[in-house]
Amino acid sequence: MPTVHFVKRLRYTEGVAKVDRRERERAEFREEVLAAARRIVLEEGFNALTMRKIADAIEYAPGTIYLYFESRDAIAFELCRAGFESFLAALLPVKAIANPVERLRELGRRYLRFGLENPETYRLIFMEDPKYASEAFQENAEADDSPGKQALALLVATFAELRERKLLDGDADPIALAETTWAAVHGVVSLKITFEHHPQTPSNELLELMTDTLVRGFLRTR
Amino acid sequence: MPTVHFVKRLRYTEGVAKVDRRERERAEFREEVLAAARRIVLEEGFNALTMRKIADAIEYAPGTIYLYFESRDAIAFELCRAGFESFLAALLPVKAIANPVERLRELGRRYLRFGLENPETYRLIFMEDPKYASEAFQENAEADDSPGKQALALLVATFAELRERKLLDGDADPIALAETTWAAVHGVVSLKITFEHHPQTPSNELLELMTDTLVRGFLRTR
DNA sequence: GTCTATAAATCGATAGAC
DNA sequence: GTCTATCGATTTATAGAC
Repeated sequence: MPTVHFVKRLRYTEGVAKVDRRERERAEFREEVLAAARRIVLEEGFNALTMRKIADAIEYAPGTIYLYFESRDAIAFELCRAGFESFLAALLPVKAIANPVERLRELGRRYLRFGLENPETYRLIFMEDPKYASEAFQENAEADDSPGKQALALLVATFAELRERKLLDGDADPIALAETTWAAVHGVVSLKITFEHHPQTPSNELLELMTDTLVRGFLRTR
Repeated sequence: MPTVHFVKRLRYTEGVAKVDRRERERAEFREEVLAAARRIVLEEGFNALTMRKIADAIEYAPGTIYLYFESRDAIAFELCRAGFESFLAALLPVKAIANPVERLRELGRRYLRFGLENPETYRLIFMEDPKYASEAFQENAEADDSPGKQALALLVATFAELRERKLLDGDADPIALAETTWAAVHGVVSLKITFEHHPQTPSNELLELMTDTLVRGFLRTR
């Protein structure tokens, strides 16, 4: 009886290990596909993302990808989902900054840096047809813990803190102020991603000028 | 001799009239194509713009369109060219406003209105792959009288005027200030076009808050 | 698990009948 | 000037051999 029990446990453990290895290899293949997909979107745009190009890039047959992803749409969705996650990860460190004004400035800088370093991801989640992005953003769900919503909440919380400390001029809604700031920084990033020669002002200079101007406009004291 | 001369003139006049009518009908057909193309871009996005869909919409055979447009690219380019023209036309009336600050505010309002009323055109010229747009914008040419460049010049001139009147705080470049403003308003418009539920603040409120904040930040006096 | 082969659809653009 | 018919290429996705 104890022996049988032992054998059973051993087999069970082996089974788990085997499943683990398979899932790991499966995850590795999926990551290879996604990495290739990101390169293609970066170099040729989203509508050039085809199963065949991915297959060529990872040196597999087109059909093989369908064993790991249900469809092209599923790959696009996963790019968005992972995109929002790394976007949030790029912004989160600002939580360590105590001064809300300085936190605001650093949020802008990190936002810009993420957009310029990951233009393909940025375009996918913030500029393209929101068919895939809005689902990954959980735009329609009431849950507010999606990475996208957490990133926005970071900005709203900073303005709420500014208001609590009576630093804001006027009585504007923190959400409206956060969305204004978001739109302003998004404008800088998205123009740079779309156009090669405009704006001609370097992005970081443009962002600093934007942030300085907004902060001067928002705050009670100059 | 005079008769011959008369006949010649008559024939010549007839010929011109006939050519005129043909060119008019040709222009009408082209406009029908472009109108259908705009509807398709609006409803299904730019990469859903196909010759077959246009042909279905105007109830002609696909091949017929090739008698009026060289290719699909030629249609896309013409959409951009006409887009920049109507964009400039939407902004030009602000020249009548003497007060540069008020002109700035009205520029923002007209920019926003154009974007929301012509989202397909706005997306095409300012958000999509600039393959067609940059040519229509004459981004690379030194000529500065393209509609797109004229629109940008309108904004730069306003900031130059503000600087001349010593109304600006600091010594920022009019071009940098203009590009900052452009980016800010573009952020409001493009976010609204891309997302359905974000920003949740109504566009016109968001724009007024943005403009108020920027103006407060730009100007020497509160 | 990966391959080859292919179905089924859709695309841009052209040829030729009328 | 418009049509039908079609070429040739490309796509997603699947079926079946190995």
